[in-house]
Amino acid sequence: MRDSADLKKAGLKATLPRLKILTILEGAKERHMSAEDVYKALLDSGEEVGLATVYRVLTQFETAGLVIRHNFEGGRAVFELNQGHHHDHMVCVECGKVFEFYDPAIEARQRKVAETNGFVMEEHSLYIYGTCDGLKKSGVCSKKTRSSTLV
Amino acid sequence: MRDSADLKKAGLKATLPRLKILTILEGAKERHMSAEDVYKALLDSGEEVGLATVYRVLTQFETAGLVIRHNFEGGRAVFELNQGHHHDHMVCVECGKVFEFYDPAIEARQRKVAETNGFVMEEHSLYIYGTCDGLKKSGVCSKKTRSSTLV
DNA sequence: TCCAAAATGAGAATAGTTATCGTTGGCTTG
DNA sequence: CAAGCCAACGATAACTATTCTCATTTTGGA
Ligand SMILES: [Mn+2]
Ligand SMILES: [Mn+2]
Ligand SMILES: [Zn+2]
Ligand SMILES: [Zn+2]
Repeated sequence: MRDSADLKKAGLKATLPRLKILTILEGAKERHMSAEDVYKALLDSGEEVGLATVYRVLTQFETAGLVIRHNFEGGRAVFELNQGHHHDHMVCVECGKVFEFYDPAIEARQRKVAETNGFVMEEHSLYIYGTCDGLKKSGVCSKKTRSSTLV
Repeated sequence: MRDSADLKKAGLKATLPRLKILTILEGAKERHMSAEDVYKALLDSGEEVGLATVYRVLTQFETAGLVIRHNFEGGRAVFELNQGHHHDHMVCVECGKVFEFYDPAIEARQRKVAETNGFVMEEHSLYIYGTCDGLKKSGVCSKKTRSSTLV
């Protein structure tokens, strides 16, 4: 549970909008949310926060290491709370659900490839696009929200 | 060398703009070009092609499998001719140079991860961000254009 | 050569995001 | 706890990348 102490620690004033956005990110059913998603969730919960503030704060949170930004194909960024452990993503192009995974072998090979080429890796993004098991089983992806599965 | 025959094969009329864009992509020093890059290259070589046409044609080429589109971080798409063999990318965040690599072990593990989760993979994107050896050696990335190195 | 259909190019429109700037409010000081 | 400074906010303008619209031009085939 994040609170104003986490914001202070990150060098950010504990303002109402920031706390509200943090609360949304923590309580969301979908872990990976666009700025628009966060904004709508705020509206739905009766909070008054400007869209510009949502964008501004999400970027500040990213800089502070509180959230991670992803650029899945489609041209809109999504954000998720930094859970402290890196993971990669599979995105269903049919229903949009996002699955998480971590593969030590892939991580190791990436470091190897970078090293071999004299490249100093800072970060990486690995996105697998395809269709989830809901599609395979029943012909349509289930709407049931199983947004995150860390294997 | 691509020509009108390749366009016909792809179900596209061999129009002048399409041929010119193909020529630019083939002759470019940088293999990975944004739509704007292609547009400017056309202007530089004295060709009159509208920016809208560049975007339209690049998308058509992508659909036809003639080019591959990448979404590196930064919010602008880049394109490269489809060379027939898949590869992934390392992008230097300092000088912007793009390096290519292919790692069978990573490819295999990706398929494994997808399969294990009942996910039918259609495509994937793996981008490694960091600084290239030019920076490490001399303090600055060399401007020498070594845009592609398939390891 | 002639024509219908497809493609082009100029510019308007759109989506996502960032910048501007006057107002508000968190937080330290006295 | 009042005062005041400065960071943060919110409305909206601006921006960037990309797509759409539509009148005009080309292409490829008859
Ligand atoms: Mn995630
Ligand atoms: Mn490439
Ligand atoms: Zn699905
Ligand atoms: Zn570099």
